[in-house]
Amino acid sequence: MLSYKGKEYVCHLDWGFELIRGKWKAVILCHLSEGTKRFLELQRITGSVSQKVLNEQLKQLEEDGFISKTVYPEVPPRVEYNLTEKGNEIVPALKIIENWSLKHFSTLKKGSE
Amino acid sequence: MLSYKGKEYVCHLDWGFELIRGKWKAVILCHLSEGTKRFLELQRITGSVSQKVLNEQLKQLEEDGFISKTVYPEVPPRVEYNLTEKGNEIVPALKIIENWSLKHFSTLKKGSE
DNA sequence: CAGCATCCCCCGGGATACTG
DNA sequence: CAGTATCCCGGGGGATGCTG
Repeated sequence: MLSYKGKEYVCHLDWGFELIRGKWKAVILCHLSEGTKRFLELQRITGSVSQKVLNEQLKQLEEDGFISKTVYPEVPPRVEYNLTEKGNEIVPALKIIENWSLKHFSTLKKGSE
Repeated sequence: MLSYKGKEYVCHLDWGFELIRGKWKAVILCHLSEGTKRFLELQRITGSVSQKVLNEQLKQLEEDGFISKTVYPEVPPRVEYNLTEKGNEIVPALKIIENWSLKHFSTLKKGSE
């Protein structure tokens, strides 16, 4: 049994998975693995999620050490997001899921109609 | 843009990740990768989740082709769950996350206190 | 032992509007 | 352009009790 930020987890997988379970986190991480992205770019990628939601997801990813944030003191403001080393280490898992999806989407889609 | 079961997804990863985003799905899949498990065993593993919740997760995993269910017409009843081939293909991703967690838990835990 | 049926609560996620 | 502050809703997730 593990505890983290006041919550309990039955095993390490339970805990680690929780960190990236947010609706947009996997997608964000995956796209950041291709390089730096600005806030607005991420918003486009996620299909126009509201700023509030996107910021929540980004803040949590930052807190949990997956990404880093750079603020440039310019006008208009510019903010860039990058994967950290820790964040980068989890990308392979997402790539596997992505490939799995590419492979099985059409089959599952048909079966569900 | 993909659609599945009446919902929209921005990319394949978004869709595939959604299938395993349930609170207990990753843990279930991971443990099934070690072999057949009965309902009660899974319940123990997940730290006594209610039957309702566990059943929901299992039913969804079954619908989405990750696991198969075998009911033995005995008394008392016996039900066994197994990974399917599709399910097995996604396990490596979970193992990566698990290893990531093992590696980084203590560090992150400290940073959060 | 497995799995329904109920009832319920919380909060993740979303929509909108306002600032620097 | 990025990031607050509100308000709000749905449903995922949980607790409990009854059956074959």
